Amino acid sequence: MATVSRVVNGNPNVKPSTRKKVQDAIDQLGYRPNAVARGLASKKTTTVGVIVPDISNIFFADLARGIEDVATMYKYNIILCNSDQNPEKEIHLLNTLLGKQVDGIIFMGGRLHEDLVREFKTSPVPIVLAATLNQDYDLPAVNIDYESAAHDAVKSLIDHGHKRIGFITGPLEQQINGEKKFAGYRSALEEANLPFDEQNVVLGNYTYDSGMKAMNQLLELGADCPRAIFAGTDEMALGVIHALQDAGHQVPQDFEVIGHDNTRLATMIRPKLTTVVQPMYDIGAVSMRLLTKILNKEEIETNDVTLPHRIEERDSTRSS
Amino acid sequence: MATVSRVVNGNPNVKPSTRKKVQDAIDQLGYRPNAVARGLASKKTTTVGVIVPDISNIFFADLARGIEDVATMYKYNIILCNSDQNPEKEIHLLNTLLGKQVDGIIFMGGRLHEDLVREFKTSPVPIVLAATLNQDYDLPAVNIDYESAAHDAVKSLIDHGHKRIGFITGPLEQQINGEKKFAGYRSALEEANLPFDEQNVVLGNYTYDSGMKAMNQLLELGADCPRAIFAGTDEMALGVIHALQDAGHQVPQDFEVIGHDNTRLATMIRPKLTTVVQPMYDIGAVSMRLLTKILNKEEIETNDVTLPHRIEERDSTRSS
DNA sequence: GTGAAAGCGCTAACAC
DNA sequence: GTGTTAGCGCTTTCAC
Repeated sequence: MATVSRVVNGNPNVKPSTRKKVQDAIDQLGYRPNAVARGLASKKTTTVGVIVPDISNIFFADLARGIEDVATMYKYNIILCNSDQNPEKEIHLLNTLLGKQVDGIIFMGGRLHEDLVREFKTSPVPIVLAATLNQDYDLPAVNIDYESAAHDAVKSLIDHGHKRIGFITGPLEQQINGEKKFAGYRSALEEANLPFDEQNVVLGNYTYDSGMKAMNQLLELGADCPRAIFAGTDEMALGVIHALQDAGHQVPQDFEVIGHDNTRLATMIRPKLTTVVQPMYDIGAVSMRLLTKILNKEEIETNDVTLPHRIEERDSTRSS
Repeated sequence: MATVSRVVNGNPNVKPSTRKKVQDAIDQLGYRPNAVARGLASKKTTTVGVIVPDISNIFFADLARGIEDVATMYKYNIILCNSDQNPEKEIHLLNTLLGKQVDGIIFMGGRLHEDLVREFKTSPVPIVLAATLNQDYDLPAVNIDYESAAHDAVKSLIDHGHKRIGFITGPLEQQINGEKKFAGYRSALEEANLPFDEQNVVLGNYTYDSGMKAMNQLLELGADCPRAIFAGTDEMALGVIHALQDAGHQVPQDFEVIGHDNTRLATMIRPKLTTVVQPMYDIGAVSMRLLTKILNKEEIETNDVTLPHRIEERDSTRSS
């Protein structure tokens, strides 16, 4: 019994000859270790929970792939849950994952409700946030610098001579929009001594349709309509471009637009979309790697890692 | 001990007053049942495995969402694995899932290698195939009728007066392309007494770029180039349309194109894409529902369900 | 209606 | 190097 356990687990304290005998028996009988029993005895399940708003969203799907790839690399499996950003569901999922004795959790979400943070703090297993802001709480997390990314995007538009910059963003309650990206937008304007005008910022909900709608709203400003648009996601940026084209405008000649995320969509439109690249796959991969480090009690430089971003210039902006 | 188990599991054989006492204690202590121990004792984990080629592919992400939603409905969790269609990896994943004592498995893949089928046949838990062809093996599966879908698409093009129809497809080794869609393509031609011409079918690999490339190859046929294209996936269809537009052609005036799947991409292009709708989300949902039926030993009409398809007419084809 | 006890298939001391 | 043993935290008979 114990010896079998040893060979199954690669414990070196087994004589090669017995190891071989055991291995042969295993092969012959088609024996397959029961991971549940193993989990009960060892208190490790080699399974981690992943909570994601919506896996059918291309953005999170990419992230999930990054997570899964490094999970596989470290012999973990993933229990994948969709939260739809619903706070109760988030808490419920967290609890069922903990009940299933996952070794750790990776969480993605728009807004960290404080009840959730409380649960996170008392979790018996480590939790890392992926592409999810952390604010004052000191939870492990991996992100890019959204404020600086937005700043860069807006600045590049300003550098092209624009005085009015449209900003089409997701819900402002989400810190990433309401604080980070918005702050980057404003600071770029300030830096260039440009006035902030509320009518230039329009809310969307991340979707293509909301991007179109937002652009059409901007278009109603007539002569005051900004001729340069920063959209909070690529998908909204596509909507913006099509709204513009449908109205008979040329991109980038009449209007410039810049997106955010660099999803695969960015190259599937004409003109191809200039966009801020947020490395989703990498964020997922790094999050999972960070989690494995915590689980293995490896040395960790910092709990809060910031990945680099950059702007990928394509054809929806005029070349600098 | 046993009584606690009874109240946790909602067993009716408990006096209401004791039930309440137990419940109070549970709440007070923050007791959370250990699903691993429960799984070991009951031989049920309320977890199902999902093997998917690549979750970052919009197509599978949608399917996965359908699966997860009905899984949640029936109180199951999902262990999600990416196979990259690699036969060894598929077998390996199957085995680790079985080791983790999942209650069932949902499998998606392009080609069912016979080693895999053998493993499926001897699996201790039920396996259902989602959007994955079954051929002679009699495994539970849910699909649409790909042959008839392709037939309908090509026929609609023929009805618009085209004599030469381009077919841009994924790898022919995959039964869905090489047998089903291809057969539909040919039968539609035959039905209209149109000759089959090998040069009109071009292979892609499902991606946007491969769609562009395939269309450019077709364009080299010059006067012989088909003016109506059926693309095996929406993403390739987008590539086709852009290749056409880049070459100065008008869609649908000069060329008509029709896609397959009706992913969200279809409405994110100008002209909007006419496409065969394959209800990915539904296929996922129905697969999972089928699995729950098997697990609950419910009455099942048929193991091999075929969901309906239809053509969504948009602007990349001329209106009939 | 409730408790006692066996046992699910492993791991982890601990002896030898 | 290998075997023995005691759990891991539950469910499930089986008595009472």
